Amino acid sequence: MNHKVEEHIALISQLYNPGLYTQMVPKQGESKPRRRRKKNTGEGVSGARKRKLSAEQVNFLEMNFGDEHKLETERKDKLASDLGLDPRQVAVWFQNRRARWKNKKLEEEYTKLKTAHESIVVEKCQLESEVLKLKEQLSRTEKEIQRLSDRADRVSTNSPSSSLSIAMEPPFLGEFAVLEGYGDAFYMPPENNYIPGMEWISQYM
DNA sequence: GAGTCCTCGCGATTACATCA
DNA sequence: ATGATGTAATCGCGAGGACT
Repeated sequence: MNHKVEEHIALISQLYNPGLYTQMVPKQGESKPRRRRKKNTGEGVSGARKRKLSAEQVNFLEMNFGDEHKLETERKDKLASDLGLDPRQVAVWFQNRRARWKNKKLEEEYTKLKTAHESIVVEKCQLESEVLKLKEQLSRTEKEIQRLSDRADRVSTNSPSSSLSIAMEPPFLGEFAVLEGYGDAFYMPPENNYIPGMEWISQYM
C-alpha cells in the first residue's frame, strides 16, 4: 500500500469513527484489496451524516447542471455557499449527475440502434424471400428454355430445310410473356397463344 | 527531462433512504 | 418485513499541471 493511500485512510479515520474501514480479503486473481466501508453508526466526528438533499437544493443543482455539465472551482464554491452545502458535496452531486446523464444517453443510443437493427432484420428477411422467389423463377425459366431447345432440336432433325425454318421461327409466347412494368416473366396458359407464321411480328409493330 | 505532489474526473462500488 | 430502486458518498486509478 502506498504512502498516498495510507494518508487517505488516516484522514478518513480522523474524520469518521475509528475502525470505520476494514480490509477486504482480495479475491483470487485480484492484485489489490479494496477497502470496505463499515456501516455508519452516527458516532463519527460529524455525527449522523445527512443523506438526502432537499428538493430546492436538487432543483438548483439541476438548473446549474442544465447550463453546464462541468463544474469549475469557482462555480462549485458559489453553489456550495448558496445551497449551504460542502463544496465536496456539490462536486459529488455533479459527478453522480454526469454518470446518470451518460447512462441515460447510452440507453437512448441503445434503443435507437436496436430499433434500426430490427428494421434491418425485417428488410433482410424480405430480401431473402425475394431472392428465393427469383431463384424459383429462374429455375422454371431455365427448364422452359431447355424444353424449347429440345423441341427445336427435334424439329431440326426431322426437317430437311430445318436451319431456315428455325431461324425464321417466331417466338413462342404461349407459356411465358413479359408484362410491362413488372420486369418479370409470368406463366401463361399455353392454349391459343401460339402465333402462326410471321403474324407475331405485328405484335411488336 | 525525471520525479514528486496535488487536484480532478471517472468507473465501480457501497451504504443508506424510500417505496411497493 | 423485504426486495428493488435511486442516490449520496467513497475507493482506486489515471491524467495533467506545478514545482523541485
